[in-house]
Amino acid sequence: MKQNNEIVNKLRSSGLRPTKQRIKIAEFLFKREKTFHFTVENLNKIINKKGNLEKVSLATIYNTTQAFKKAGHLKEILTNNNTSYFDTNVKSHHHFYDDDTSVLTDINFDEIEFTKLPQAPKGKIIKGCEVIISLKKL
Amino acid sequence: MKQNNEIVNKLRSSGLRPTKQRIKIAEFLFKREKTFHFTVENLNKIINKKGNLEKVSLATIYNTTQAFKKAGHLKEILTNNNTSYFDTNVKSHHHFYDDDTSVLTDINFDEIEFTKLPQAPKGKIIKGCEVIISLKKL
DNA sequence: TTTGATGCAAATAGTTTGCATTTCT
DNA sequence: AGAAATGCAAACTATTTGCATCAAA
Repeated sequence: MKQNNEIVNKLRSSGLRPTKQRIKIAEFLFKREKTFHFTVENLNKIINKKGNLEKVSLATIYNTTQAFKKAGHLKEILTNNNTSYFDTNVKSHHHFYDDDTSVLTDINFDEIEFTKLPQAPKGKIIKGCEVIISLKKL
Repeated sequence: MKQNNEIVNKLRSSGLRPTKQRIKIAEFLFKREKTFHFTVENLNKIINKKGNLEKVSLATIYNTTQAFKKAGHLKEILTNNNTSYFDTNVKSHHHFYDDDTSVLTDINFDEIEFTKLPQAPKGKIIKGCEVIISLKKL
């Protein structure tokens, strides 16, 4: 296990053993300034790109995204195609979804403001509130 | 083809041939007061329930929901599981999504109000704007 | 009679699972 | 050593497709 303290600590502090594969994926996902949207297939292609020694199996990529999601390091995005999209920006925010290209874009939290929201049904509390603005070409 | 004028006209006026199967599905979906949320699997089970003569093939149920969606008679709902949900309420409205049970509930359009929304990126127009409020148990 | 819709089965896409092996602690 | 993670392939679920048959215009 390579000693990449920032990443290793992030994993450890969320109860995830810092394995070679998780470190590799976490480095790719979290060492960036801009937020990143991806599907498992995207991530797999990038992590296992041609000429890359040390491949990571697809099952592990699925396991890892799920583990990162549960640990709160990734957010799953709602769409209407049957593929899971993830977002490295876990802060509360919203999205544009381009119906023509299936591309997601962030909308900053403060670019949308509500003046009225309904109450949660009894026995439930509101966990999150997400706006998706779907786009089509002009 | 049975002469059910209301349904037949609805199909015809949206360019859909009123076939036996489409009429059967449309009657089930659209002759109701309350809005209805479903997956293709749900719909298939109901349309082809045991003891039902005149089964409709699953492929046709897929084709028909797609056709109804394109014709604007159904709306596809955003979720984070890999199954398409449809809604017979095509008016602009929002949803509660219960993370524990995967159950969707309508939120009336006027129960949510925005004071601020972003502009569409250039070359695009806003097609829709949907709010999903996710719930968890208290 | 021609165009579009249906039905079946096979194909595909995304995801999950079982289990033997390997790695971390 | 013991617990957890990995990798592979097989299984599974949702959806799509090809194509022959059939129904609507």
